[in-house]
Amino acid sequence: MATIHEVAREAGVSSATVSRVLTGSAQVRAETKARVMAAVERLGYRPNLVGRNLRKQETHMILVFLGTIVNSFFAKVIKGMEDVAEKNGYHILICTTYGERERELSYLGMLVNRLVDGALFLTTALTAEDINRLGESYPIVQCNEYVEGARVPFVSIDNELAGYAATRHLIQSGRRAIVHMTADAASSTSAARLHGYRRALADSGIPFDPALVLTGNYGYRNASRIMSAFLETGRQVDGLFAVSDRMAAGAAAACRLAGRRVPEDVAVVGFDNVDISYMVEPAITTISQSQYEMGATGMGLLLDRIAGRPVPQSVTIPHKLIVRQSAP
Amino acid sequence: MATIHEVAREAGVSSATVSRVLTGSAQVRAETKARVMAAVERLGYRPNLVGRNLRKQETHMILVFLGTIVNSFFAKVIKGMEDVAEKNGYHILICTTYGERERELSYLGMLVNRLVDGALFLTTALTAEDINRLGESYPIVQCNEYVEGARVPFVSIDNELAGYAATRHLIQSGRRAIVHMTADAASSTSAARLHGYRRALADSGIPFDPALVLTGNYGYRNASRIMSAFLETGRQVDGLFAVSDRMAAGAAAACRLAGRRVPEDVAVVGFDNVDISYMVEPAITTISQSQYEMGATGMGLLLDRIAGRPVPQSVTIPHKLIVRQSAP
DNA sequence: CTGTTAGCGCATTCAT
DNA sequence: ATGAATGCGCTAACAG
Repeated sequence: MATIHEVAREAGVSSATVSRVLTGSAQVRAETKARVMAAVERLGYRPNLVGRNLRKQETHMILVFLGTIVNSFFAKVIKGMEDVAEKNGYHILICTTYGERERELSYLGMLVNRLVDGALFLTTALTAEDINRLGESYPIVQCNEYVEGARVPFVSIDNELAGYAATRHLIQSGRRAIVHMTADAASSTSAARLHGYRRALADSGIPFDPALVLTGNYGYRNASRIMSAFLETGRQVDGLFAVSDRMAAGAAAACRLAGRRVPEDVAVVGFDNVDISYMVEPAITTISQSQYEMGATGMGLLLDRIAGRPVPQSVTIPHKLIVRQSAP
Repeated sequence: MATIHEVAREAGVSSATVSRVLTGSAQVRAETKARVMAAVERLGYRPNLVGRNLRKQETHMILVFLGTIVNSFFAKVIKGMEDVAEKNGYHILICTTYGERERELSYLGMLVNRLVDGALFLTTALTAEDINRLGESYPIVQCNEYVEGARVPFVSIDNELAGYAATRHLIQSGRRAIVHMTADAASSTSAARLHGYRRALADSGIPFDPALVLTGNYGYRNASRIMSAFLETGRQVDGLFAVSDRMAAGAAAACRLAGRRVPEDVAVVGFDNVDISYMVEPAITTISQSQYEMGATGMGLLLDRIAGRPVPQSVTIPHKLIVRQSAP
């Protein structure tokens, strides 16, 4: 592998001149430049970015923390991140953490060890303390989820309002006994959606019944099992709002299995508008977020932070209700 | 940020000694080691891996090329890769290429520029020529998909045999007019499955009808549209084998929309055993691959190659038929 | 416009 | 067992 010095020798110039030609960091006479380029070509030279990174004390790489690839919700978020990163000469590096704090800390070593210039959290098992400690020394931004008490910028939709809208939609179609399927109490998004659910009930004079709040883990099968168990208790239910489309789909399947028609007997609203929401029968009414925009905005905040530009504490992006057959 | 020299000064030793303690590359007196560790602790020292990488001419990072995160099939493959990588002190870096050759070439710069030690392709838009040129200079392994004519190691299931098994299953339940939904003719997996389909037909004396081979793009909606169009032609069909579960689900939905019962009128077999295969109604009979094993094996091959150990040209891993309601 | 010099942070000779 | 010196490949500061 050729080095910059070999190119310099081949072109009859100094390595500094080669560097100037390649980075465009200074004016070089056209004729010299041509000689250098010819030498680069002849030797098939490619700069060693590790050397450059060491010298410049930056890597132009961004670490993205993802819980798991299974969730297609994040695909578009990441696309948004990538596009913005790319446009600014950065590459992203996705790491999957499976919700394990240890794994996250291991990958964070890359930040601490200067292998990446910043980190973007989509989900995290870190505590606010962890994040604040790191956030003081390194550029960090949270996307979608957000850890209570963490003082690093974040971008998300207004989950409380979205939860309100979802519940309100059910109420307006005449539902009164509305089950809420939530997940992980530590999740900021779930917590906010639950608040929205409660506020919508309150606004319509429907008393809140804790027994109607079912807690699962975002998964299809899990939701299905939980809903079946709930139905067996014989409790009243004519509506359901779940914090994920997978849960909504699982719960709807459980309803049908128990002989309840969807949406006639139980109307179902999900969240995220992922592909399964229209692949199941009936298609799921859901809340759509602009995932691309969320990712793009998050990356924008991070790059601003890296460049030392001022960054807002949080950015809220829009969402909307998508009405399908499961809750017309 | 403390450097190794500051630690050395703090501990009253040379930087070489600090390096020895930290890397364990040579014996150091216990007492000296303790002094160094104490200094590391006091200063909160973390080695700059960029410096180390430059010095050692390796980064212990592996680039994984993924078409898109949307496909949950790859989630477990990647988990397998990660576990093996981690066990050997490597990190993986996932990049999404969206099937764009330009994007791939851009990311391959990281390989050429020594930012990563090797690359693992899950899908690629590169030509065999591209791959062979790179494969001569850099460690590359293909996983799942494989480019015809590429002389780099690859790991996959026996797709021809799997296609045969899927089709055979339909034939054994009495189906004779079996549609095959395939995708991307350039895909090695699709091509092999088509071969398996044809061989199964031949073995049962069913003539091959090119009109029964429908080409889509792996997607649900696309498959649904294609199948609807096919049904409108009024052609006979009592079985369907698709190269992805999403296509199978989409085609099944189209059948029901057209008043055909699944599996009574049309039995459906998919491929990959991804989550949607059991989330739709009826659940899809499919071919299951050990994705984890595929990823783990692929990473194993790559690390062997990097370490200069001998590597087989290809590894075939097992698959099996999962029978569900769509084709009992 | 170009060359010389220096140093990013580290691991590895070669001495001792 | 330890220190001094060297260089991985590159860019930036300073001369000229």
